[in-house]
Amino acid sequence: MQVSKTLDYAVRSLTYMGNDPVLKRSMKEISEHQHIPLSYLAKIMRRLVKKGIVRSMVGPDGGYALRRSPKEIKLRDVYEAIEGEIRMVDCMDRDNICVFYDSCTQLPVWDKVQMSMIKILEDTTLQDMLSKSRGKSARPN
Amino acid sequence: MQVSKTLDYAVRSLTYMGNDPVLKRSMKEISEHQHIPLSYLAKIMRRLVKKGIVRSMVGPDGGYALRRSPKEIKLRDVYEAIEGEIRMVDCMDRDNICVFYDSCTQLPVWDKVQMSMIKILEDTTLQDMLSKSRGKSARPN
DNA sequence: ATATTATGGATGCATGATGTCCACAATATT
DNA sequence: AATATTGTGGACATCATGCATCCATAATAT
Ligand code: SF4
Ligand code: SF4
Repeated sequence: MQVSKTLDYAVRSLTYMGNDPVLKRSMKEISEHQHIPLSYLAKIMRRLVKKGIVRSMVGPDGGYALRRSPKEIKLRDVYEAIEGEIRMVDCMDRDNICVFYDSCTQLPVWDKVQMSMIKILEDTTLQDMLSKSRGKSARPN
Repeated sequence: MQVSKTLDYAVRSLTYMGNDPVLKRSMKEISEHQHIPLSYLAKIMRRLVKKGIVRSMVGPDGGYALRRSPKEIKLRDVYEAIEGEIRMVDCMDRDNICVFYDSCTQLPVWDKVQMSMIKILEDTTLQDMLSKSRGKSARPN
């Protein structure tokens, strides 16, 4: 129940790019500025490209750029590009069919948590995470 | 970002016990009825005992029983007994101090998610997860 | 032609979740 | 007192996966 390092990397990279959406940034640049292992960043960028969140140019002076404006990039998109579909429990897919599924009493609760999380990620855009607009909520209990 | 199998086991065990709070149930019983590996269940029960959620009696006809009424057992308690403190990202504890912490723009979002999750787990009691009262929410998108 | 940059795939590594074993302590029953 | 039952504590085994590295190749600007 934690944000993976990989997702953290992805968001970091995107906010970095989002701060100057017009610029093109190379992996090397992103890697250095955001302290992300270069060769691992490559993997991450690949997923963002595949999901149409960024576009890539290969060759000298190549690099990455946002494909849409920060305002149109939902955090949910990023999450799903990295982690796949948001799913709090995996009792429904593939061969993971639990015997208790039909009468399960905790599933509704996790669904509730999941929906609440989806709503937040759906309502949060990259724009909301750029350097300018900061600090709405404080650390909770 | 998923509910661990261990937590699932814990909740299952507790709801099983909660359905007849007056009864005492042995590990063997719980293990068989809830399809949980016996020796692993032992580990799980230990954490629940330590956190004062259940009490244990050793010896013949021994077993476990809820220490409080189902209505007084919050899902949050269970979660924390198993997983430790709820923490969406671990950039603040120990040596995990991220260089970007002070100017981090995504932290507020995860905080928001975390608070929302805490609220739900705090408001949900074991009582809410017993066989009788079921099915409030359906599977989301 | 050359240098640069991204791509794709294979592979390695470390950590943590999950699961097992066993010797021992507690206690109810006889 | 002897015995059977049940939980306890610790060590250990196994497995999956997140994280990371390497390298050969393709694309392309100069
Ligand atoms: S018990 Fe409920 S939540 Fe857990 S795996 Fe089975 S169906 Fe899913
Ligand atoms: S970037 Fe922000 S969220 Fe990610 S580790 Fe650093 S402080 Fe935490």
